[in-house]
Formats: sequence, C-alpha cells, structure tokens
Amino acid sequence: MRREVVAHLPIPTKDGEFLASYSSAGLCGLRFPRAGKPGRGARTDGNIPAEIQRWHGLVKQALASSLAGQAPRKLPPLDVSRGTKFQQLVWAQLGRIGAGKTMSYKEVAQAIGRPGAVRAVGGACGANPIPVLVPCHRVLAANRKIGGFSGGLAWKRTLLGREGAWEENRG
DNA sequence: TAAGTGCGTCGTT
DNA sequence: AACGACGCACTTA
Repeated sequence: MRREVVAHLPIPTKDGEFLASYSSAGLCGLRFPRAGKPGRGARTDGNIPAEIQRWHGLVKQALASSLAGQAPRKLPPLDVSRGTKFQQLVWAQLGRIGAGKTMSYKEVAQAIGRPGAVRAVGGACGANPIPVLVPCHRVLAANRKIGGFSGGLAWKRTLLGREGAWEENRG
C-alpha cells in the first residue's frame, strides 16, 4: 500500500537546502538542493505531527553525518512503499553497504539473488527516492568507473570522496 | 591503454 | 515493445 505524503520539510546544510518528504509511515523522499532556488514549497505551518518532527530531527542529524562521510547514528523508518518489490530488494541491499565501501551493479545483482538483473539494478538505483541516506552512490560500474547518478555525477564523486572511497585522480 | 561498438539480459513503463 | 545509473567480448588507434 502506498501512503500519502504528509509533509515536506527543509533541511539546511552546508551544502545547501535539502528537502525531506514524509508519509505516515516514515521518510519517503529526499531531494538535493536545487541550484538557484532557495527555500520553497516546504510546508512549515506548524501542523506537523509530533512523530514526524521527531523523524525530521533524526534525518537532519543523519544527513549531516552522511555529508561528512560518516555513518548516520540513527535513521527514522523509511517508507519505500512506492517502490516495486524488486526495487525494495535493491534498496535494502544498498543499506548494507557501509560508508567508505562500494559495490558494483553486478555485485548488487548477485547479492539479491538476481545475477542476471544487472541492468535492472541500475534502474532501481536511479529510482531510489532517498539518495544519500539510502547510499545508491556507493554502487560503481564493474570496471571501477563511476557509473551514473540521477542527482548528478558531481554529487556522487563528492559523497564518495568524503567517505574516502573515491580518488579524484581518476574517473 | 583508452575509447568505441554490438549484443545479452531483465525489471519497468 | 522500448528503454536503461550494466557487463563483456572485441576492434581500433
């Protein structure tokens, strides 16, 4: 069942303002800062349920840690109900890749028991609604090249660089 | 080595 | 039926 989005809340960071989306089940989306667009659309009208405010506090801390290249202390529940079964399988696997570690699309495919679905894994990574916290940036091409990133390759290199998993030298 | 081409594969739309 | 955030074999330079 797909829950409705209940709130969109901004998260100011040294890298810009991210936007977090919540449903009654948990964090369901995270958007990168939009170049040129300062705070917008964020619903900050005070009618935010206490539970979501609590989750938001966790997300702010988790994002700060992640952007600093360190593993988040604690995450709120993640609502991935908008994803297909396959996508949820892939995203769950991404959550098992520790900070500073990487896997290839092929390795992820093997890890979830679908060794032939390599390309489909790429699609699922691209459909990840919660980048950074669900570390799709830690998936590289088999040849150790950068692969792709829906949020822009600059972000992928930055995130990996801060985790010490990418040398600016190559790629 | 580096870069380009073609094809197999499979989940999603 | 078409399209990928892929992987691999193979060809050129």
